Amino acid sequence: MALYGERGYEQTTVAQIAERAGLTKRTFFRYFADKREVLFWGAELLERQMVGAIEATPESASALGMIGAALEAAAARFEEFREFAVPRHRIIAASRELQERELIKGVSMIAAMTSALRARGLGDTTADLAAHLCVTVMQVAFRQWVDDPEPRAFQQVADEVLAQLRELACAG
Amino acid sequence: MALYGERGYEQTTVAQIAERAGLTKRTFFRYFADKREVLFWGAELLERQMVGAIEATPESASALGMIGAALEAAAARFEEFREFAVPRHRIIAASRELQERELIKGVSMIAAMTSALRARGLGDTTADLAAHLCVTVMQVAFRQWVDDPEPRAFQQVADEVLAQLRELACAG
DNA sequence: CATACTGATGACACCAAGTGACATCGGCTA
DNA sequence: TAGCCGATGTCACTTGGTGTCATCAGTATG
Repeated sequence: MALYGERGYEQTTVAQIAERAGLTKRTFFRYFADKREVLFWGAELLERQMVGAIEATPESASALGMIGAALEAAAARFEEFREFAVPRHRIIAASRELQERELIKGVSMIAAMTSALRARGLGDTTADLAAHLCVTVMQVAFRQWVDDPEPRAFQQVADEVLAQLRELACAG
Repeated sequence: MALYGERGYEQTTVAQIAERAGLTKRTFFRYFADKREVLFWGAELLERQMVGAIEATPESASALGMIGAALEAAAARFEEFREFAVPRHRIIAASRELQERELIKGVSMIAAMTSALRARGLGDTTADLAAHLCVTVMQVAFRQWVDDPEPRAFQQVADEVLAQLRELACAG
């Protein structure tokens, strides 16, 4: 991440990364499937925590309640790694290739949450939509959270975004 | 697309594509930024049509109304190219790399629609969310439409998905 | 008609991302 | 001590992608 920050993602070569780490290019590719993957280490963890939050929700919870629980889990993780998440986000935002990778991590999360939501009794389409909504709120809120000049709690931003989404969808 | 269909995306080399087209690898890369881009020719057109549909909407339209108009435009285009869209979708679904490219086209659409929606007076966050919602409905409906054993109108599928989304978001 | 210009293509060399195959080396166990 | 095993290095190779220059056809201009 240091190198990506210094020279930009596209300008840094895997050989340079390997060198700074005291390793070989070949070894790098044994740990990471490709050049981008370095920046997405903890991604499955976030996914698992959000899924876990859905599963841990009380029986009586509504679809929106489960989404809220998943967002709380995400908030906890983002706050925990705030100092790490912000520069990482800047690097990703500067490279189309990295954005692509981030997006596909998003669909992986959607798939995982969809299946968790179905297991909780939601219909196929409803589960899919709920998972999409959750990720949408997370992404929109995340961008606002990162760009916000004075720091706010992610949870609060996400709550506001979710409220606006409901207002939008329920109008008319 | 023929070659991608025959041997799969990863297995076909740009040299082979160029050869079948009677051209050179170099010439291929003068027309397409990279190997994936061949499959995403008309993408900006769909984007422009959806944006245009938003702009062409009556002054009195609600946010949901504008989303609906954009989805109608998408429906028209999908129906027009149904025979083309389905095998193309299968190819993309089989390759992670191609899915990544498709996803980033989606965020491009979101950005364009967001700005169109803001121009129509929506607030920043609301516009962003509405654009996200529109693309979500489009994607979910598209997958159902493609996978549906007996063919239905895309418009109908999209309407149902949108209705379910509203039901989901407005509950409680 | 000759010349010069231009846009599209080919030819070629080159870099960087990955991958496969094999060698090496260190620690651990029988 | 001998043998095994997992992690790493070495090297060669394929492929995506780019920069540079040559070529060539068509066209405008004198």
